[in-house]
Amino acid sequence: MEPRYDVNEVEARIYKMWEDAGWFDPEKCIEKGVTAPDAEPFSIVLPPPNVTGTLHMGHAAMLAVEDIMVRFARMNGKRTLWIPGTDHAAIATQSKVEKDIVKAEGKNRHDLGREEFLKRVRAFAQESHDTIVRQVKRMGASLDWSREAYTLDDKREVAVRTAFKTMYDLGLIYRGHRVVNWDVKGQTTISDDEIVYEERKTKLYTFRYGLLADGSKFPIPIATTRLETKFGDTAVAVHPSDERYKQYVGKTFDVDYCGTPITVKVIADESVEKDFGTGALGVTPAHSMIDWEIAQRHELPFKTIIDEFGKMTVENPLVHGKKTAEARAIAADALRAAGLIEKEEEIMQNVATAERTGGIIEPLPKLQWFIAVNKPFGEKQKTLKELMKSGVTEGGIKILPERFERVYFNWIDNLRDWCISRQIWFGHQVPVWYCLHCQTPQINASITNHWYVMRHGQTDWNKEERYMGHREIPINETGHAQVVTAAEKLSDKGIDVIISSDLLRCKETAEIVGKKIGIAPIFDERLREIDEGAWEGLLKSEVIEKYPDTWKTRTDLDNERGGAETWRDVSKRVHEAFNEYRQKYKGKNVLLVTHGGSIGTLEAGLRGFPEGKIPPGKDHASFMEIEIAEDKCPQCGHDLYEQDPDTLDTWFSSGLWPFSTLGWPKKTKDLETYFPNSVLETGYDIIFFWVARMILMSEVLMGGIPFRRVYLHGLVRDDKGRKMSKSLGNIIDPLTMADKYGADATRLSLIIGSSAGNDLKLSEDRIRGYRNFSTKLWNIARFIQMNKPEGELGASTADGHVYIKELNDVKNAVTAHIENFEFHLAGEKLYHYVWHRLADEIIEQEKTVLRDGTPEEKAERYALLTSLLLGSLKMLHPFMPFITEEIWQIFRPGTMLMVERW
RNA sequence: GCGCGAUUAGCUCAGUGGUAGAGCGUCACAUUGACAUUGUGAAGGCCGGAGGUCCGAUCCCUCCAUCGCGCACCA
Repeated sequence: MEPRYDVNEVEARIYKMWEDAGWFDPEKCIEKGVTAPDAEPFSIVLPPPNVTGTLHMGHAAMLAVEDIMVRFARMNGKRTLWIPGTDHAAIATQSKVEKDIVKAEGKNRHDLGREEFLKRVRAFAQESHDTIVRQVKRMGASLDWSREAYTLDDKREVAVRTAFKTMYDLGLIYRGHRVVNWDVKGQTTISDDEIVYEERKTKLYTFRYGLLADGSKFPIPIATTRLETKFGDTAVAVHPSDERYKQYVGKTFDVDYCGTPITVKVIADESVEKDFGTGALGVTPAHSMIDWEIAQRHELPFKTIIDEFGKMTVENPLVHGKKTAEARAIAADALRAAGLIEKEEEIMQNVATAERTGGIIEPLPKLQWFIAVNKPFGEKQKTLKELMKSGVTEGGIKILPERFERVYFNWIDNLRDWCISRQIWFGHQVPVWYCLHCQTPQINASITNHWYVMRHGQTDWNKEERYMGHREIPINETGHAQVVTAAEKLSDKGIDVIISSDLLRCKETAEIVGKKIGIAPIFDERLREIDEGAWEGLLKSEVIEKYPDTWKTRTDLDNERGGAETWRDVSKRVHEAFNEYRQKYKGKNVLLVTHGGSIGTLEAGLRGFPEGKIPPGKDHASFMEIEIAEDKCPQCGHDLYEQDPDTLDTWFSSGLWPFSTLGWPKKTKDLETYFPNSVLETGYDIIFFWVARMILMSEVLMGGIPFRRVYLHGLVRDDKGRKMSKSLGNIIDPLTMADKYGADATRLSLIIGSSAGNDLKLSEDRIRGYRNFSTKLWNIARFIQMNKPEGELGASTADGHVYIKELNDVKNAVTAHIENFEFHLAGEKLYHYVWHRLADEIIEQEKTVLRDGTPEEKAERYALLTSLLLGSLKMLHPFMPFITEEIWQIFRPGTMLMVERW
């Protein structure tokens, strides 16, 4: 044996050896006779690391714990499956990549466009994935890579769509107009759990509305921190038993708020606290979750006065278009001037901010997709909340440590409907298609082919704002560049046919795209722009001057415009062409290149707009996508659709993980064998995000629990108990540690001294300590090896020896500890036994015999010590897989410790 | 406001109804030994505070303090 244990050489070699042997795959183990075909299954899924970067110590701790369970199960003859995977982590990944791009190129995602931006995100995710996989292997995790999954791969896409459809059909997923958490900075909705509250100082104002009738004051003073939202008040709520205000309950008042007339009804609601503020609450249903709920109970109207950008939309000259903070100050001044403010006090307030972007959360009413958690469904007529609870109370899920069951129940009690749609680009697109004509949603529409309707590139006349009908104007340099960019985007759409207007600007556009994708365009004069007649070539200003009357009504269908053609004429020929080609190229992907006006009339018709209404104009070289479905819309009989542009909350797909990784919705052998999972091991910080959602999804889609046991580990902190973070500079990188001290030592440092649900303080010193243990173990083996007698060995007489009995006691204790999820105790016990008993005492004591004994005595002691060593290696293997396997290879070549029986 | 966790040696943490243990650190001695370091030994703790239950409490109960965390509220 080498005098020195070379960590890096050994660990790389050994992992490859395991992988090549195929024993990470339980089916191969059965094939090779290592596992009995009817053995009890043990299954666990890896909590998929986000593809946002690299592995950290938390991951390493998770891998260590899970690998112990998995290796222990495997060595105990169980049919053991541990599935690896990664998580696309929608918002997290998207914002990480966008931040990087902004920093490097000064562009945001809108500058790049959806397609190009997604391409970048995917490239980043791929790179990140590769790194993570390498790192996971470096830690020695015995995962079955043949079953690797990704929350955004094709198989999981099928799972997501099936889940969505099933839940929609059950009435659990609905589209609703409700107040959501709107992240102004990130421009998306987020769920309640993605909010972090920041404590800030703010002013609590007590004010009164002015009565509209006589300018006197509203009888009830109201306290608020958000004066700017009071434009949206539709009620004042007081506690039902509040004597002060009882006389007003049920009455409606027309009042003035900073110059805006509003109507408020005084209502009584239990949720109002008599002792807070004035005991009266101005109800702003559109901009507060709580107020929205009150409004629902009392059937109050709501008035939206803030938009997606956090700006005021209320028609009040003082604040219109202003940001909320500004509007608040303005309202305060106005009220003060009117003598309507009664009190101003400084208070501490929790401000809702978005976890990922740090932006302020503005509650806004929006049309979004939700999962109903309080709606009874299915045969049992139970709600999701009830099922999530019963999974733990009766369903057999045990959470360790137990105290987290309480935390879990508490969370369920406070759970609101889960908003699952996000306005970001990276993720599973909502599998809903809206009928272009009547907007009726269809889930998982079977789309057969696509049409892309594209506008030509810019011409000089466009630039000069000159009316351009049938005149042959070429596209200019800008237009050319626009078309080239568009052609790039269109090149991977599988376009079969290109049809274009025969006017030069479209012709050129179609030819550039056609060249890029290798298709010769077809030209059709019916797709031309409107014939502008007398308007042709005139500047917009000239038309306004010369034809003021027709210009005013220029979008009317029957407006004569330049005297040549009306929009009704255009609409007729464009639709005629469209319908004809639809028949002719059934099932083909078609690109239609045409003009702004033609697109407008076509789109207005397809969308079933009322006469005169026109869709917003399209940019040069931009294209709209129309999807054609196999089934006609049940509502209106049309078959043109467009998909919901939103994506799903990343936790929707991770919620399916325990069964989507096993092949669901297909009825696979894996699903049958390995579901429900034996254990779910993860950090306690994602019990709500993930654990709860997996239980939810499984209860609905699998009709039962997703796993039997939940083991929650703590957070890894630095030696002072702080979170590890880049800004603190206290990150201990698991890979650096593995290279320096070995993955084995790193693993052990994460196991010993940490128990379920408790945070672990880690320092490099600790890891070094366990490296010393590795060295010790190596030298124990080396010493025994050095004392190997010459020639044939006699039969071992070790059995029954007091040392062996002692080893068995250790084994029993260690086994019990592992079975009870007390990995730290097992590890400590082994550490102590190997170093302080085996090395310090037993070996020391036998040294004299090994030096001075008869050959028989020497052989006997050698056999005894070898038994002790190999027994220790087995027990240590789940904790320190590399070094134990390496030593085993020296003593028992041709066999593999990884699949030895425990 | 509700709830949870922690408080044990200088540091990091185990632990048990019968008046305490590990690792690291410190000190002394030994050792070129199988040991890129190891061995032997030592010092060091009224087990956060106050009550209670018990023959006996670090452990069980109650209250308090400090630190940390979660949830809710936040007009």
